[in-house]
Amino acid sequence: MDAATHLFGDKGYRATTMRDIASEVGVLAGSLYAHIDSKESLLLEIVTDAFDPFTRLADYLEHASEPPEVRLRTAIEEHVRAVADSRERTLVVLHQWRYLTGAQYTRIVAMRRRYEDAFSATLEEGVASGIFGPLDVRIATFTILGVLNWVPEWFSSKGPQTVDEVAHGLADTLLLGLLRR
Amino acid sequence: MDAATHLFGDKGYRATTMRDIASEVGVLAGSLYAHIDSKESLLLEIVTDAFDPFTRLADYLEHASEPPEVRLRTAIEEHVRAVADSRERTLVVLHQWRYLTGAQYTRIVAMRRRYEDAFSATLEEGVASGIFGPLDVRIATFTILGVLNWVPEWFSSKGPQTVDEVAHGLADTLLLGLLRR
DNA sequence: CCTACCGATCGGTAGG
DNA sequence: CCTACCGATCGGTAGG
Repeated sequence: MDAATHLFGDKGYRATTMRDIASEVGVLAGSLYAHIDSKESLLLEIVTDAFDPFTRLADYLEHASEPPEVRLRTAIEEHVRAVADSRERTLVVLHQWRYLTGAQYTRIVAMRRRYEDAFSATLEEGVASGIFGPLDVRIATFTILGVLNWVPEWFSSKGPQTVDEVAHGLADTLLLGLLRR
Repeated sequence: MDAATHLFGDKGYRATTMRDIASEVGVLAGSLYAHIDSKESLLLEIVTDAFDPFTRLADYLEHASEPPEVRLRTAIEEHVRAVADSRERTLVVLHQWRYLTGAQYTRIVAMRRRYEDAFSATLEEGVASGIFGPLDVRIATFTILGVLNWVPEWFSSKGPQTVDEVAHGLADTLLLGLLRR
């Protein structure tokens, strides 16, 4: 699982062969099939597991009692922490889920959609209460998701900023904007 | 080129076969090699062409005489228009360039880096002049790029908003923030 | 542009 | 977990 996560995230699902995975584990390709059913089932397991922290964040956005701006800031920061926890796992869940087929594909699409909707609902609430500026909720949702989904492409635990600095910095930039207040 | 752009953007470079491309063009796979040297040379040509509008935007950010907040807003809006002009071309340049090898890979990495640096330099200038709030330039740069690089994943010309509405909406959200001013 | 094909490599399996 | 292998498919080529 770890070897596959690393390779799928780094090279992509289609560019990773079972022989690549086996070589990283230290066995031959055929031996892997004593533990898994197929290459696709391996991808499914990784994507499903990797989605877990984000599903819990959607729950939080939908059910927590804090005001919308607090829930939004918390979710943004927690999302960053989840990415930092495993960059490669997040890269797989972001880009490789397309290679799932049939019902598994449909299920992941629904999970992604639900995550988006949790942000939209929170924004909607904050616009209604007047804490968020007049804004197009659809566009604002994709603004937030764009920022969050780009994090695994550039964040490194060896980078100049700590996870918390990045989490706060991104939340601040999104909530306050680039122009001076 | 068009068929390959569509397929590379949609399914990914590694999941697209020369037979897929040939079938969309209406010939057999072998016939393509009268026009191209290799699958990778096809990817290189698409990625290089697709980078062109963004290289011109980097030039603009670096050399235009307008104040930084105007250059930033213009670049954001023009970037959105370039994406809208061809979603699939942008998807290829965003995700498939990794499958280039050797000097071609290195060249694309440099072009991406230069685009990032143009935004960073503009932000730096605006922070120095006081028009942008106190912010971490590195984090703010990735905030902007994250928003822009997510656009091809969700924008559709058949969506509820026009290109201009999206371009203005994203620029507003980034510059002014989500919280009411 | 097609016919006919190539060597390599793929995901996966049978049997031990 | 390895040996030994499979059918399918890949990018690409020679010759017409």
